Amino acid sequence: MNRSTKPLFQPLTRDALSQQIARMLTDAIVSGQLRPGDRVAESVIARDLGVSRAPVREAGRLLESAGLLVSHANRGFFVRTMDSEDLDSLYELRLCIEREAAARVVREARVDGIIDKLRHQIDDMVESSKDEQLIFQIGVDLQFHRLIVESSGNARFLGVFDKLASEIQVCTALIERVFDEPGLVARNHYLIIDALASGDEDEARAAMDYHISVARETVVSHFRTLETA
Amino acid sequence: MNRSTKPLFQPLTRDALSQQIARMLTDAIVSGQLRPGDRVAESVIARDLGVSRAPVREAGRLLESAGLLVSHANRGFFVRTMDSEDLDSLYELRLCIEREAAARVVREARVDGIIDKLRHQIDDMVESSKDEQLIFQIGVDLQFHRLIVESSGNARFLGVFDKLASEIQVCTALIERVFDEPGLVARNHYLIIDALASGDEDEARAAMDYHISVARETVVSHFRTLETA
DNA sequence: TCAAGGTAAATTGTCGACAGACGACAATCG
DNA sequence: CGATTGTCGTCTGTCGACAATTTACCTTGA
Repeated sequence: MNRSTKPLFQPLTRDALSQQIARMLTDAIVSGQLRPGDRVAESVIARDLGVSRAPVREAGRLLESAGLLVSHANRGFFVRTMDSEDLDSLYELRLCIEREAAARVVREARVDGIIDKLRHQIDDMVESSKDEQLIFQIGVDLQFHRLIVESSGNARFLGVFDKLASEIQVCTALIERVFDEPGLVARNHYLIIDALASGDEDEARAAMDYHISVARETVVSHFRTLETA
Repeated sequence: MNRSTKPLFQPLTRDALSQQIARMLTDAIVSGQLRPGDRVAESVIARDLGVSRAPVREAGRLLESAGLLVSHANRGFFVRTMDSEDLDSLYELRLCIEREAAARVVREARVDGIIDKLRHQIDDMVESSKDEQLIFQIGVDLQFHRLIVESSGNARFLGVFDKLASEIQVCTALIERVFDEPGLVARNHYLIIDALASGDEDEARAAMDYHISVARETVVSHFRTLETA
């Protein structure tokens, strides 16, 4: 059987339904069709999609644990709202995770395999910076960071990161303009790559720390002005 | 109306069922009645409890996102298994969180309110160290740490901590003996309190770092010997 | 004896239905 | 006119039932 060497077919997973619905809802939230605070009634969704409420309900619980929805007893799901304080604590957590992840990548000598990939990501980033769609830019940016966290080898870091990343994407759905000159953020990422390549654990930590602290400052203060308005 | 000044009744929450079941399952897992790898069939649980499968299913999903159960498509829930590597990554994450939490407690000047509470916790700890039940000792220990994380003021830190704490409790259900001389761990916690009271951010960080690193080393190595056996 | 295949039992995924809870609006009373 | 109470529609929490899938057991054949 050649199947043992390379799987010809993916095992077609027939669980789906609830996961399909979860993906669909996620897209709707991230794309802004569903805005923070909006009600997500399982009966309504079920009617629209032509399925029963059970899988919708499960999808809701899934997105609740992902932090995209919140549920009130006997009142159902609502798209999660965030204020600048939430966002700040989010970035503080992200800081902890990614700082150590970067250090771990260096410490465990996992650098060699990923430097090239990271450079590719930046190319994508520069490319997408010409795009109007902010959501794509954020996506590519998060992809870059995710690769580092994934390469750290700590599965739990990745789990937390993914959860934070989805929440960050939701926030960006609320922001219309790009913060910086196109391509600037992309170029800044080279500093991280250099730090990783240096082989110095502390340097990697410091680079990541700086990078995310700047982002934190930018995003949170921007969000705060949105609130007062 | 006197009601406006002081509420006469607590709002009685009638949500329950699925949450009740979740608590029940959690207890069963933490107490060791359900062991890692065991199957948790929703139909069986539902029959035993005399309820339909729906709330059991939800409880399962709840505990899945809490990290106590895992689910395979069309095969249901199983109590999560952990190897020493999982445990190590868990403690590494815990290290990141609590280190910063301790620093934050100092930085935000939240020390005053909690020092006394922390001392009380230690009294409880010394008390429980006479107890045979390891699970109680771990519980009180986690309570101490939780208080610090909670006082940090970063809600997300607390969220991650609670998730980790429940997983740690599951692991301890597999360990029979106490690591150290009774009361030693309790006394070690005074070092953390002193560091917090010192008002020096870095000192708090270092104390917490040391404390958890020791625990990490102890628990992981102990778990590793269990595996090879 | 053991591997392969087939059938039956058990379990999950999904559905439609019903009772209770909640929110909004109309009705009532001061 | 304002506040409280009653009513109604909608939605959630829960249930029992059915179809699809997995698991366990048993048969069969070499």
